[in-house]
Amino acid sequence: MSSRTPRDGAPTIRDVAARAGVATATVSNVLTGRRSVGADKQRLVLEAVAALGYRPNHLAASLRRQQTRTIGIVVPDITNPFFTAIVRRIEEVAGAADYESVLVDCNESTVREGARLRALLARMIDGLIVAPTEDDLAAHAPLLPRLPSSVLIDRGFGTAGFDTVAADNNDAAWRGCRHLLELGHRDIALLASARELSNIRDRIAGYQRALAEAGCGGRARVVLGGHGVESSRAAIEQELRRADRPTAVFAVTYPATLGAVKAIRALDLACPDDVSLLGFDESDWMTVLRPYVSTILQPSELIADRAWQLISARLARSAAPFEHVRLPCMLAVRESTKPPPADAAARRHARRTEARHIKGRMIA
Amino acid sequence: MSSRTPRDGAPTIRDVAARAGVATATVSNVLTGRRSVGADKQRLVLEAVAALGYRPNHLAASLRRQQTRTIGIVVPDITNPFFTAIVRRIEEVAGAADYESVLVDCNESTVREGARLRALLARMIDGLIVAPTEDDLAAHAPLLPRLPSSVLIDRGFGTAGFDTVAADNNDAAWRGCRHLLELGHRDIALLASARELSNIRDRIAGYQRALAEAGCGGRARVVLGGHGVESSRAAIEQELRRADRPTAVFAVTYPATLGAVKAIRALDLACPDDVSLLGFDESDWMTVLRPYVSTILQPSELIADRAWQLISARLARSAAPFEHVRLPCMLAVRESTKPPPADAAARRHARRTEARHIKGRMIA
DNA sequence: ATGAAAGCGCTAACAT
DNA sequence: ATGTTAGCGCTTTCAT
Repeated sequence: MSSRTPRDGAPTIRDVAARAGVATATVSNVLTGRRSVGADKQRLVLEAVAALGYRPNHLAASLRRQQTRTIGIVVPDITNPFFTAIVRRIEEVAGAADYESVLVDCNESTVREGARLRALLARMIDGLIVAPTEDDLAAHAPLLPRLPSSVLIDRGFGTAGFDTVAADNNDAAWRGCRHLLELGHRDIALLASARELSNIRDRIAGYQRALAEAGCGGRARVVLGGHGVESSRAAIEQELRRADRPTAVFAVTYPATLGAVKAIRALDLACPDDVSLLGFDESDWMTVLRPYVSTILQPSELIADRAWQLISARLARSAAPFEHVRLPCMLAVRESTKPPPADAAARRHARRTEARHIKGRMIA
Repeated sequence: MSSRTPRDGAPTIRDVAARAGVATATVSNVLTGRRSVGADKQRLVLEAVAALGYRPNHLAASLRRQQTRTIGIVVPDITNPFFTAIVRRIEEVAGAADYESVLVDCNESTVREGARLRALLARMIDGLIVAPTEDDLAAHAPLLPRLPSSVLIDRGFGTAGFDTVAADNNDAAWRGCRHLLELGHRDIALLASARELSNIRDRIAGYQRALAEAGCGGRARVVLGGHGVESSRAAIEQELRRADRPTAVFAVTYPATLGAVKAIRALDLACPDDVSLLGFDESDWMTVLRPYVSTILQPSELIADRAWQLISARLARSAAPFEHVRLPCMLAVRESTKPPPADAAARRHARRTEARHIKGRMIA
């Protein structure tokens, strides 16, 4: 039953036409509704379709019309709930407009991204929504001139020749950092993935801006942990092992957030008593974590909606100038961000002074 | 740059043939390597391809050859790491065999599944790996006769006319339940999704079998929480609110596991002191949960490998009898399963006896 | 309103 | 080894 060639012996439009006693064009017109057909023939065609169980071959139609009514959605990591949310939403709205979407997961590998992008293009998709693994699309240079209408999301913000949509990362990081500063933190480590991504650069910049405004410009501590949970954990764990460890960690990606939680657990630090944690993005699991992790929420639905809106316009052959859309994030203050344990530097200073004191006395 | 019709003005095989001064067939033969071509022409063709930046149109080739070298992977919930792991693995091994895979997420909706399945079929995929939303494929009856070679994973085990691959769910649940029984639990609630799925039915059966073998056949408590985290939470929370609440919860799906954790948290029960928890599948977040959740691990990689292996054979036109493959799970005992607080029933009984005693004395 | 026929870009069968 | 040609199943002129 299932070891058959695909569509083997499946009826074609000619079979339908023959059975209905009409021309293939008429069948096509009935089915697509592009031209009006007499009620009688209409009925005949529909009957034949039903009798034969005819299903149009979308491949053939696509080849003829030079469009597939399909968009590609390319994300670097399907495991990241931020991307999952976006993908689900795009599929929903695209589906409502009768566009099929094919999802491609690159596993944060630019090589894989290139390979799957090529496969996508060879299949003649009409549009592309992509969160590129790298900001700079140079790695895919040979593909670029053949790319269909594309919008870049999350990463590569502002790239010329594309509509781009992203969270307002600079502002989000600024607000996150402000929140920690207002709680009294001065030693705030930023755990990010890699400086090469525009979204990460923006987050770093927002963090530094907040620090500078608070007169702590020199105290920025940017820790780069890569895209993985484990590499992030290792990076921040090292930072937390230092004598002058930060009193707060601001993890600015989803895997970094989990990595930071792991590091704090591994070192058996109390959160938020020993160290505060502010994360980025959200997992359902956070709600059962104690403390419930404070985090930055990106407007994933809005990003998806806007991305579809833009691609949709291009599919309709709009020649409007390229847009670059920033959408605001939300800061969700929960339980993992509290004032620092008492100013750590002051405490160290006090201890040192006391030591000198004792020493002095002993000498005296 | 990006507002162009897909492949607009892209060179075709005829352009290449013209430029190289050869026949289109020769170009095709050079590129596909299906027939040998003289070294000179070969060079000419390759040069023309490079000069023009020619990329074959896979759509046209697919139409002509009546095969797309594409398989569909259909899963009910891309958010579930069990499926994510399978998808990633299949894409990897299929890619190695030069098959593209298109991923479809149904969000546990049979309607959506039908719609996207139809879209997939119209695009003439060569094979299908599907974890169906419903065990009984009757909902898709009209599609069935036109399905390409398909293998069912996770659900619909043993369905005639398909190769099927699944974890040994009965055994897994049996072992999980045994583990709890050995710890001394007698009141074990099973939190499952829905009885309509073969995998769930198997898990329920395994649980009941273990109970029966331990002479507790009458104490089975099966709680159905649906596919969502919230619905699962609500269902098990109600059970945990009862005076005779279970001393252990065995959640047998991924969302049920999270739901159970949530319920335990919500009721402020201590785990494993008040109630033990055994889960199914795994999330990276579990490692940072206290207690670290004991769980059943499905062999997702093996399932993926086996599924590809089977579909791969069918693609090669094997007519071997359909196989039904069960793969063993692993029980990972961590921190959330401990002996019960002291036998609850005994305690209740003791209290009641004492009360009667007092009462009696007062009367006396 | 309907039919006949050309052709989307490729591959395979048939020539040579 | 290479060229010629006939389609794959549709849509879309161009007739009528």
